Amino acid sequence: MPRKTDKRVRLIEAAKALIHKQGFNLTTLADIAQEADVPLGNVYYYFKTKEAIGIAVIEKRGQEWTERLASWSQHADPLMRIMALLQYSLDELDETARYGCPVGGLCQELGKQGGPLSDLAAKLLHDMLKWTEVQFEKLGFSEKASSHALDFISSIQGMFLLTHTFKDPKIAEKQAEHLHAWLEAITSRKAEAPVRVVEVREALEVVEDFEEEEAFA
Amino acid sequence: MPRKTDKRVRLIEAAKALIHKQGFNLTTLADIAQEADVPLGNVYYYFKTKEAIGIAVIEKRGQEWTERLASWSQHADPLMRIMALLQYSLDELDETARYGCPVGGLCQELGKQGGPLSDLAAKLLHDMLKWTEVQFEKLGFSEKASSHALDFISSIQGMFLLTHTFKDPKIAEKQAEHLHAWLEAITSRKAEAPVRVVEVREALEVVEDFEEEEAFA
DNA sequence: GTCTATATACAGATAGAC
DNA sequence: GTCTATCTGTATATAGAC
Repeated sequence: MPRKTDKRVRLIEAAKALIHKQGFNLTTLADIAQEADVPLGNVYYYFKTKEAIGIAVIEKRGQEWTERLASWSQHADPLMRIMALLQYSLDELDETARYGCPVGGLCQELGKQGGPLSDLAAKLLHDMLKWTEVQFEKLGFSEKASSHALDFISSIQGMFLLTHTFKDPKIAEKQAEHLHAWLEAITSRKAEAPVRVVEVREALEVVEDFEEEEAFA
Repeated sequence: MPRKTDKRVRLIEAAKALIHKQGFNLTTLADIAQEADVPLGNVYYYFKTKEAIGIAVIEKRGQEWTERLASWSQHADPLMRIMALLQYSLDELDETARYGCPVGGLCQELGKQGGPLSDLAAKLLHDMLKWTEVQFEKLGFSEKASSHALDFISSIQGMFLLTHTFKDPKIAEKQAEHLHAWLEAITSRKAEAPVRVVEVREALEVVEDFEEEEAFA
């Protein structure tokens, strides 16, 4: 049963998909209206400007990522949470090979332009980065947590760029394996390093608080 | 003394800079004409279409990279060659923080659109990747050469994306340090691995042939 | 080879009937 | 709330004088 805001939702979904496929600047309001099966003129009842649609799309992606991250935060082991993010990056590989990372694409295209769209896109990556950093902290890394998070997110983005450029899903699979091995290496190396295994256990317990704070709303 | 092709060169340089700053789709022919100080109508004497300018710009970048790679190939030590590429990625960091990697940006934006522009942009990254692969081979890596090259180029691209997204040159500096350490680690680890140091010497000699083939034209 | 004026197309955005 | 018709600006591209 179509509610009052049904068309608004359809427009956002259509815009989200088209912007991923074509980029923001190349996607026209006519494209979006057609894809959402809404007359062009009616679009302006829901969004004053094209930029307003862009904002809504990025915020929608932000909301989806918040939910995703909260969902993965339910894993007891922070390493499994990070692995879940890595695993997720391999879902729908054919689409990412064709059109690139939806988030990375927005950051790249809109980052040049400045304005609210640029800032909102950056926030998407920022939230991912911070979440990953928290997981590394819970794994017992203190000073190195932010560094590892940067390595991880940066590697995933590089992986997506090459996968997209060469239209080759195998590149992502290969790089994901490397990242997987890297994660295992730095976490098992921990046992031999100054950090105690006991501290890892403590970190895993702290996890409970985190989940209550940030799990599904 | 301005030659016949002077305006053509100016147009390509103007387009190259503007496309880096604004992206291809957002850059208008009027922008390019103004920046090159050429009347708009006159642009079409040198380029039939906007796409033709795009092709010329990407080919120009390709040519510059060919020269750069050939120049670095003059280092006797393949590791130094790769380090030179890494070092280069830190030149003009303020610009890359503002506008991202010129090559990565083209691959991202044009990769979605298909056509000759997409293919030419991909070739830029492809050439870098292959050159890097050759250097790793000369370092004595055989099966792992392509894997290491992928890791390296992918990491640099990820580094650029985050640097650009967060407008923070320090991110590139930090990631470049990691990459530097990684390069040192995998190459010094070689001494203990099955690969012989003798083989490295042999590899270094093969270098001579390579230089003759691919040095400055 | 050069440049002004303009054609053509289509984008974002609005007016106003229903 | 919905939709048709349209305005306005601007981008690519062309015509044709010089």
